[in-house]
Amino acid sequence: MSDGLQPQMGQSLLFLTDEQLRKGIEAMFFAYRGFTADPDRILADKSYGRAHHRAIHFIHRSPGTTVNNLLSILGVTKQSLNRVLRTLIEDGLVASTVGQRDKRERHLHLTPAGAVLERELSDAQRDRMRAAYRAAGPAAVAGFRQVLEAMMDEETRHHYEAMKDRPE
Amino acid sequence: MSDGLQPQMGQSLLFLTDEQLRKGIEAMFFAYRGFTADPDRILADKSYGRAHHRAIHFIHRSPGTTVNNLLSILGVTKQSLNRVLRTLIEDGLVASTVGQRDKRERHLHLTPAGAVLERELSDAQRDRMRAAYRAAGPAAVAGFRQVLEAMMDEETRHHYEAMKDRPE
DNA sequence: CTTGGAATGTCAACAAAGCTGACGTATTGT
DNA sequence: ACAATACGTCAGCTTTGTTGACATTCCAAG
Repeated sequence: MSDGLQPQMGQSLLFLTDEQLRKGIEAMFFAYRGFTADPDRILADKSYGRAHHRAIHFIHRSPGTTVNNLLSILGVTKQSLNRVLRTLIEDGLVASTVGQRDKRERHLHLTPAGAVLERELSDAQRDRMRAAYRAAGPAAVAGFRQVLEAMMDEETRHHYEAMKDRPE
Repeated sequence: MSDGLQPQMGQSLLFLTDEQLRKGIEAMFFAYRGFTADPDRILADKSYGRAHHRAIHFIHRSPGTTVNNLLSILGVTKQSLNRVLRTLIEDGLVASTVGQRDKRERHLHLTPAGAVLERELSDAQRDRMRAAYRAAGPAAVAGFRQVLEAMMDEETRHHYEAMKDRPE
C-alpha cells in the first residue's frame, strides 16, 4: 500500500511518494491557518466572520454580481449566504439593487464603507502573501499556483479562471 | 496604494503586484475547497466532520501523543477537541491510555478500526494531491511547498517542522 | 391572455464546531 | 502542605453550514 522508497524508482518520481504527499497535505493545512489569521483578527473586533470576508471579497471582485452567481462561486447554500448578506446590507457595507432586466435578481455592490473594510482586510491578507512570495521567489510562486490550480475541482477551476484576468 | 504596473519596475518583481497577490489568494481559497472535498464526502456518511478528520490524522501521525500536544497542533480549545475526541473514543476509533510516567496524561492511539478510517480518508486526500503533483511536476511541487511554509505563523511552522521528517 | 412551472431570493429551525468561563479530580513537583 | 499541571465536563454563546417552506417574478405553452 505504502510506496516507501523503491530503489528502482526513477529519481523523477520521488516527489510522488506517500511521505511527500503527506507533507504537502500538512503544509496545506497549516498554511491555510496563516492565510486566514490576519483577516480573522480584524473581523473578530467587528462581530463579522470569515463568511463575511468572502462575500465582501467577491462582491468587490465582481461588482453588480447577483446573489445566485455569488452562491455558485462561494459554494454554499443561498440561505447561508443570505444571512451574511443581510447583516452586511443592514450595516451599510453592501448595496442590493433590484435588477433592471430581471426584477427577481439583486445586484450587489460595495458601499464606500464596504470598500474601506475590503481594503483593510485585503491589505492584511496581501501583506502576508507578499512576504511569503518574496521569501520564496518567482519560480516558487509559479509552482505554487500550478499545484493549487491542479488541486481544484473542475467546476471551481472555471470560476477561478473566469475571474482570472479581469482588470482591477 | 495599488501597485499597478510600474514601467520602471524590474521584471524580477512583477510577481509581487497586487494583481498577482490577489490571484494567489483566490487560488488558495478555491484549492482548499478541493483539498477537503473528498474526505468531507466520506465523513458526511458517518456523522463525522472535518474536526474528526484532523484529530485522526494527527493521532495517526504521532501515535501516543497527549491531549495537550494535540491541542497545540490543532490550535483549538480543549473543550472543542474534547467533544470530537469523546465521540471517537466512544465509537472505538481512538484509544486513550493513562500515561506511565505521568499519570495525568492520556496517550492517544488509533484502534484498528480507527486506522481503517484513517486509511480511507488519507487515501482519498492523497489521490487528489498526487494527481495535482503529477500534473504540475517536481519543480512546481518544490515551489508549492516553499510558499506554503513561508505563509505559516512562526509557532505553526515549528509544529510543521517538528513532524516533518518522522518516518511513516 | 392566462396560467403553471421555473428561477430568484427570504424566513424559520436545526446541526456542527468553534469559543469563554467555571469547576472537579488526579497527579506532580516544590 | 500546597501550588501548578493535565485532563474532563457542564453551561451557554457565536458563526456558519444545512433543509424545508414560502413569496415574488419571469416566461412559455396552451
